[in-house]
Amino acid sequence: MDETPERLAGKPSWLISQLSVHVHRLVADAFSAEGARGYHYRILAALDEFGATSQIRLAQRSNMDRSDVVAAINELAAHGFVERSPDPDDRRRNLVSLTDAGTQRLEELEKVIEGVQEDLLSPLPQDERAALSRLMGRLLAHHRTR
Amino acid sequence: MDETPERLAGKPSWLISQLSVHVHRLVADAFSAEGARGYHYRILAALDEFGATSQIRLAQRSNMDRSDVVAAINELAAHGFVERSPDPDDRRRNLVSLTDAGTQRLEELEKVIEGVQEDLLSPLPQDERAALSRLMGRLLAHHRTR
DNA sequence: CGGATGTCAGGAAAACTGAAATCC
DNA sequence: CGGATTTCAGTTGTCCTGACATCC
Repeated sequence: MDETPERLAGKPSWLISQLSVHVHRLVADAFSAEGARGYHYRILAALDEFGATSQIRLAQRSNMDRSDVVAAINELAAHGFVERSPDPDDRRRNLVSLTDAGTQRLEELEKVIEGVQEDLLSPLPQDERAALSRLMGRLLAHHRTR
Repeated sequence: MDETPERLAGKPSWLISQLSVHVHRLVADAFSAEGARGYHYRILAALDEFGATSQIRLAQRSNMDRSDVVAAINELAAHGFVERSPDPDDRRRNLVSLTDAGTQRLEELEKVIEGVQEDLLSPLPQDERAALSRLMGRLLAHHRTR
């Protein structure tokens, strides 16, 4: 396997984009082995964390496009993981809620994610994993609130 | 804008995948404003760092699929940024080399990347940027050499 | 022959755009 | 009316698979 170019290795943007290729591979493989996609996990996690809500709020919370939420909800609803019901307070909206089967599905997918995390972070000791999480969390918090 | 879920915030895999969404957006926007794609940058950077080589080695070095290298090289060659010539030692191979225009193009794209990096890392002070780079570099080094 | 290389066709998932329909 | 929400149709760039022809 080829080395990482020295001149590029010091550039965090390059590192992140290279790392994200690996992360994408690990996550996509793990999810597809479960018959799932990243969009499914993101929606289930957002529903579990924030509770039932409209699709547009769901899109914001899961960092997805509205139109992609539609398709993902269709797939999740076909498996009985979520339910779509009209919002009595605003008939433009659908209230999307997590079913018991959906909660169980989320637990499965979280195990998948934790497996990927373990594999990904295996070269780092615990304290450095925590440091990495903290730094990334700060970046994410900064760039999400805009 | 919505908050990051507490229960998920401590999971590095979730952080990385969320961060990579932002990184992907920043990089894709910046490149497309220059009429370029990530594949172009990766190939030019690999050529500049390692020198002229075959397409299959180029694929390994830029972490791409060899079939995607074909299309990207076609596009780069159409703009005169790279040249394809038959390898005299092995007629199966093409030797791909960087032209002067390609070197100049790479410099433009590196400025783009540095702008993205600056934007991305703006919430962190210098010492923490270095710490983040070091941690990610170790992860990348571990996962590339497999 | 097996194996490596380049090329082509195409699929899957993610991210996005534009427009229509419906309701506030 | 303008604006918000859902839905649909379609595009782009990335990553990947399978197949084929050519050459070592």
